[in-house]
Amino acid sequence: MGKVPEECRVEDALSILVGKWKPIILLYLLQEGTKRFSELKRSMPGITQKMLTKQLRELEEEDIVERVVYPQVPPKVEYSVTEYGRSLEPILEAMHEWGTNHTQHKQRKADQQSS
Amino acid sequence: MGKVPEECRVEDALSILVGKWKPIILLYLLQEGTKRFSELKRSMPGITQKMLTKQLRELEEEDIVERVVYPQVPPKVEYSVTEYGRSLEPILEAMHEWGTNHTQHKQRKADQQSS
DNA sequence: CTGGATCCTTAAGGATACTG
DNA sequence: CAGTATCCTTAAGGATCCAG
Repeated sequence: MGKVPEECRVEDALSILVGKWKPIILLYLLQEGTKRFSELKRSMPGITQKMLTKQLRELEEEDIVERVVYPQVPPKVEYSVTEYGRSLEPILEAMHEWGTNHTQHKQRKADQQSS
Repeated sequence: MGKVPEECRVEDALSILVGKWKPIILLYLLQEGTKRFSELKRSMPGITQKMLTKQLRELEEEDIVERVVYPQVPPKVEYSVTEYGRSLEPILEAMHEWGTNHTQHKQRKADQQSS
């Protein structure tokens, strides 16, 4: 009869992961460590500079990734996951695992339909 | 140097949780068990019938919630989390916990700025 | 090399009215 | 009671061009 829990903080975590490229960026940086902007871009076929910049800025805003600018010409900027940001890793892994299983689950379901 | 992992399934999990009301609906149903449409609606101030229907349909589509229609007048429809859907619970809880902590993290950060 | 500025398209979300 | 149908607004994402 009661209302939904007011203290639901799931969306706080969700909002940080949501963004077409954020999980990919995070997993990549977690795996590879520190990367330059151009390396990130090259590693993600399909992403535009604008989007990469935007997603990185948002992650930086939340203290998940760190941005280090080397004042030189041409510019050099490196990105890495912060110590704090690493606390997201278990969640990302859990979601990856769940997602993998879910793909199979849907496949099985689809197979049943056609039999 | 390599590309980003092609086998990233994080978004599969993400896409199921994304939706303004989905986490709330899921947590509520996980907590309360089976609920009628009207009970869900009443428990979520701010949601419209259209949105509630839509979010529930999408969750049903992914086999996360079950919809049972009682053929009577007036209509009665009950929703509950499927056995399979419960596999999302650990992830939701982890996100809730992380989100709670993140709120504090941001608060601390904001306090530092103003000092 | 990094990334800002502009313009455009699409999809999510919401307000409201209607129905078996 | 439990929806559908319609119309509208906004934000995310993307293409493209410019700049220190």
